[in-house]
Amino acid sequence: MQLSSTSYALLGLLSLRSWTTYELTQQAQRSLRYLYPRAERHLYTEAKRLATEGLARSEVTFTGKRRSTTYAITPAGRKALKRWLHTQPAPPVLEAEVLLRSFFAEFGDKQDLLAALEVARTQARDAQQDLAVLAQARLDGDAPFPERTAVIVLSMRFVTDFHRLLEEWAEWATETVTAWEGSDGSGWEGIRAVMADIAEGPS
Amino acid sequence: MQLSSTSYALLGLLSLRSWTTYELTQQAQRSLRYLYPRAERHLYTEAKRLATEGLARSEVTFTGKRRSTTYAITPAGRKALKRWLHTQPAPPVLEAEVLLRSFFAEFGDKQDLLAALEVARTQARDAQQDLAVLAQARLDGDAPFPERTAVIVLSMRFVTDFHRLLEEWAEWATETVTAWEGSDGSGWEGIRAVMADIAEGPS
DNA sequence: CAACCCATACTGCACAACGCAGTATCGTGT
DNA sequence: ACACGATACTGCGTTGTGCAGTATGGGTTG
Repeated sequence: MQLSSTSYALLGLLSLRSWTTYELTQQAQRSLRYLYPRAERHLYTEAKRLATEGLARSEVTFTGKRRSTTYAITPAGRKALKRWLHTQPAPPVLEAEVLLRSFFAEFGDKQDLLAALEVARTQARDAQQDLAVLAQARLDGDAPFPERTAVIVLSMRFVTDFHRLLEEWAEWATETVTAWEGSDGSGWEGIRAVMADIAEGPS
Repeated sequence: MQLSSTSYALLGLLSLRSWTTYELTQQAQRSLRYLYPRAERHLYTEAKRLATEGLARSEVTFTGKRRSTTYAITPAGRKALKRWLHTQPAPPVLEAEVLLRSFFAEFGDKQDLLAALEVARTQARDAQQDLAVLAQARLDGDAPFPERTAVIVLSMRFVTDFHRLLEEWAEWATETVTAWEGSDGSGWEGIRAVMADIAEGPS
């Protein structure tokens, strides 16, 4: 049976330590949200599968009457993760409603587009704020797995820059759209210049 | 019945002109791939739904014995799109296997990570190349809907910068990881500096 | 000390979306 | 005459989401 990348994300977390499914979902939310988001619901299902595949052992415990399942990785699980890390990554997927709305902006009002850009800017700032809190905790030594800092900094760098880019883009787009006033053909030079820059391709 | 953002993406394309489902999938592939990717299969299903909801009219034609369905937007469809453009955009979704692999790099070999980064860099360059071709066609006046250039440049700017960022990040990460040689604590200053930068948050 | 609320710990269900394989026809070039 | 790529889909199994529902545990507050 074929595993998905989500399975390997869970195996990665289980490589760090054992977790209850609930903890696993919290942790995925905290640390993987910005680079590989998955719904809580799905992780419950996926964790079960790791167990049936023998890549994790599950153990049911009780707090009074309340059941909870703890998962621990098996040697087979570690091997599977290692094999996966040896394969090639799928291309990144970006899905941005704000870009879709920009793309079809002409079919709505200018105000709608400006409002959407403002929301996107706020979303980008909020994300940066979240990431800043995580980074600060790590600097303060308050984060779990402090020895992982050198590894974690790689993905943190990218996702932070991604949200900075979004914010800057939203600001630029807002200015550009605001300047659209009047269809007098002014601003055409600016548009051509941007297109020309894109048309240059990778250096 | 509730429509998804995918429905509105199709309504957007149908606002431009009528298309057969096949053309619709080609066009989505060409122009929406980098900002709102959807599988061909799904678009066939989704287009049918627009018709049953009265947002598009479908017309079956024949080329000899081969059937094909052409969709045209209805006034109700235009209204629905406009209403959607008036609502707030969902936050962007980023899903990057290469970041997941970076995040769990310690459980594989350093070589695996460097190989993944190299793949990511190539993917990013290929995307830039694709986008450059599209932009050049527009500059040359070879692109359909030349009047849409001012709108299209908004999303093109972002996706291009996104892939440039990915490429630059992959290069930076490669250097960083290469310098990991020996766990002598050197390079710690660099890591702290990056974390401190992230911890500053939005300006 | 009861009432309340939030955290913990899940499950069921409907639906969205993907990926792959399969089917068939049309048009063009060799 | 045949091959091959473009056109034009459909079926099916699986992945993944979102929301609602169902409990219990533990801590705070009136």
